Amino acid sequence: MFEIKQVRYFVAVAEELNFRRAAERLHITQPPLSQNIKALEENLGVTLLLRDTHTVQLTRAGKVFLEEALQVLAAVQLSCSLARQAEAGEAGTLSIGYSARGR
Amino acid sequence: MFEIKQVRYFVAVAEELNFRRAAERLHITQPPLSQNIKALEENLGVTLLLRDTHTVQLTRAGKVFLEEALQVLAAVQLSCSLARQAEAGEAGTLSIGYSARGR
DNA sequence: TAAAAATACTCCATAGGTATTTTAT
DNA sequence: ATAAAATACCTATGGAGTATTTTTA
Repeated sequence: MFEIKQVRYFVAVAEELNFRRAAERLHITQPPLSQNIKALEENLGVTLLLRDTHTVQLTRAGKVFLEEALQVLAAVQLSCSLARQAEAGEAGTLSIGYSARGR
Repeated sequence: MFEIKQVRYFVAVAEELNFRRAAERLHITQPPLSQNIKALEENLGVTLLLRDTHTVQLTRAGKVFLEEALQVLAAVQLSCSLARQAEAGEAGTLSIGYSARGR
């Protein structure tokens, strides 16, 4: 199974459509980024990006996966927030955020 | 940030309420499982489980996180399925599953 | 020939395993 | 004395980095 890190890496590339810039944004170098994207694609058994030395573009599956990837990251964020909130407000639900859900 | 692997590990422990059995179910040994749960808790800054040598129980935050963890895993699964479906049915949407969403 | 991604290679950090200790019943 | 989780320690794999190659525009 893929890892959350790879989902973040993919989102960066999908948004930048450029490995070098995406790597900068992620504060890593380009080779490990390429490797992670490749590993993600192999893991899924799906081609997400078409690399043509001077252009990177999303495949149809890549576009679909991008949407879902954002949902995964949102779910991860929500899980953190709610767990922290639950521990903090042990006494009861306070005046904070919630909702967040229901797509 | 935590990793999906750790979320799976946590779900196993939360469901078994026993590290050794959870480790077996995950096909790993108990020490790395303990380490991963500890790392997850440190990462979140939240205590998810109360260990009392003979009993493991979920804290309130742990219960909340368990629900969210299952949502994260579901989102991950969905992302895989939809990406594969998109690549397979390049031509159009076929006779397969979908729905899955809307909690 | 310039710019981008892929590949090769190296090194260190981390992950998991085995063995052991601690704790409580 | 038993059963469970934590800790210590070791090894091996994997991750990211640097350097280089490949490709095409």
